Amino acid sequence: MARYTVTSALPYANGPIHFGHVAGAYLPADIFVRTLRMKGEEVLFVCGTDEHGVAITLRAEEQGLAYDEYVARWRQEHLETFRSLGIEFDVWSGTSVCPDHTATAQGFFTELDHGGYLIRRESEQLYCTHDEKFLADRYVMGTCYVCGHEQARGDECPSCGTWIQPLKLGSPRCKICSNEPERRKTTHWYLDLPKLRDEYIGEWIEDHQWKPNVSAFIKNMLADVPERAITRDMDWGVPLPEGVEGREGKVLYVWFDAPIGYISFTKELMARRGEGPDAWEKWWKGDTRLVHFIGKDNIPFHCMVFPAMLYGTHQDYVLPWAVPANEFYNLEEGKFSTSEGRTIDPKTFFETYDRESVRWYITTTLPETADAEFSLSGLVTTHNADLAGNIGNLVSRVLKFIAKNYDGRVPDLFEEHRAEMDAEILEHCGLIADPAEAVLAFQFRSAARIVTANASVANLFMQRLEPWSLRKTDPERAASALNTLCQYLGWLARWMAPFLPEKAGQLWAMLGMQDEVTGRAWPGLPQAADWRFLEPGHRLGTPAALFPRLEAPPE
RNA sequence: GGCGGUGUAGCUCAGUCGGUUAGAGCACAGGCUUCAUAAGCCUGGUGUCACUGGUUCGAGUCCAGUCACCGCUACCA
Repeated sequence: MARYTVTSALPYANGPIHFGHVAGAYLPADIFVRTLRMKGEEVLFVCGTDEHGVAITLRAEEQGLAYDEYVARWRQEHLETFRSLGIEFDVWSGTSVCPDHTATAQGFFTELDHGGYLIRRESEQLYCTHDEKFLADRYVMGTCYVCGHEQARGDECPSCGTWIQPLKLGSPRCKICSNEPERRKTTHWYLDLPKLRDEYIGEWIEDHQWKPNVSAFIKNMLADVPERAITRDMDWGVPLPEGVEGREGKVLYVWFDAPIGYISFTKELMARRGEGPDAWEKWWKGDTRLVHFIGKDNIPFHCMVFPAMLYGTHQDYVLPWAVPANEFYNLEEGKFSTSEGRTIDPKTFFETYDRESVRWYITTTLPETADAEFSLSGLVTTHNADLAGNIGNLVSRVLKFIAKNYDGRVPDLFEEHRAEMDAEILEHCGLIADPAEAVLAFQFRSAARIVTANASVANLFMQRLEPWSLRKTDPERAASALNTLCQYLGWLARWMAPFLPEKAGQLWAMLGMQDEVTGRAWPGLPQAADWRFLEPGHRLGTPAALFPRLEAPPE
């Protein structure tokens, strides 16, 4: 038994979730968690929205909404998207509403400060007297000092690609009101990442086993670690702790407070469960395995910055045990992009396509080692090949045959056939593997292939035994063969459960089982000695097409 | 500009420590079967492993360079 705290990257409450996000951080995490649960491990699955930051305030203002209303809308919409995919977190919260978040985030600030990891520094920034705020780079426009382009943004010139320092822009303007901003001095706190690296985190990163795609990325990063500002001049966010000099008008920078949400959401859940004020600690301290599911854009934060924060508090937090970062998932030759409208809206999408098919297709194409691609035609062919042709048809051919000829009851197993039937299906019809082993190694594509390969074993068994012929020539052998197939379908349903929870449940019910398949223990590999669990004569459910075939998509 | 990734069969992709005739699924073709969802089973691959050069007994794999595509890039001077 081990204990796992599993997190999925907090989605930013500023736009819809698309399949790229789902493939990167949410679906694999859900499969991982479901597998661990069936294996009897203690698991907590944490997620919620990241709700602070200037991008949110500006979008909210554009739409004439209060900040809290605006983020609440996305918080709800994201949750519905996840539900529509069968992705189920233990806790779903948001950084602006979680009752424990402010204190937890402020605690990090205070503890890091006590540890000597914060640097206080004064700098000059552009301040808009009209809007009464300091302007983020992206909200300053002006003339590029390199090429003279007049519409240069405060972070980058769209004409020549130069990185812009906003203080150097010619005739700067505020993007909101077009007035000219003035220079003002302001004080910010910086996280001393070089110190944290040299003290411990650098060594920890070097020694840690990372996925290959993660490893390449962070090794280079270590050489040139910056001090990072962790505060900003604005009012939407976590205020600095009481008693900090110069805290007025400043909040924690959104990247700093967001990952702390994993911890504050844990606290919120434990409080809701009434488990006492320290119950959250077992998920963040001691021998818990912390697993962060993220897209590759989040690697620096989750492999270096957040671990450095956890360490720097000296509160005995565990550091990540694994960060199975995925690459990017593209939609038919172009990035999933909200701004360009290249997006599939899950709400309408699921009116046409079954969510389980989508889960399956995404799993079989996850960007585990390299960027990967989602296509409608791929979804349809994968559905028809793996789910309809292989698994669904297997269930159908076995259960309909039994419904028609055996009164819908598990046929008898004749003892003289037992050893032969066991050997035939468990050894001679192909290799049976345990998909959980691949899941625990974060190889989800491979795990899905194992499930279909295991189903193929039963298709081959049926082909070789030909119960439709045996029924006339040797009815007892036919019964034994079909009994064997029923047992095997029971294993298949459990193997399917983490990937296809709903369909696995339907198959489970077709086998006449009354309980939830997801509540069953993980089956592992069937052993001839004791793998048969259905009694002869057991009443089966009503067979139906688990995965109806799909027509090819238009064009 | 910096950093990272990708380039392998018609398509989507595997390929661990460099090691025999480079693999899988899909698609396609032929055959078998008829319980089943036009499903199942069997058989079928002469790929410049992007290009050039190098290291090596041996390179898809390691090194250098070139080309193409993609991603990230901090309010840090």
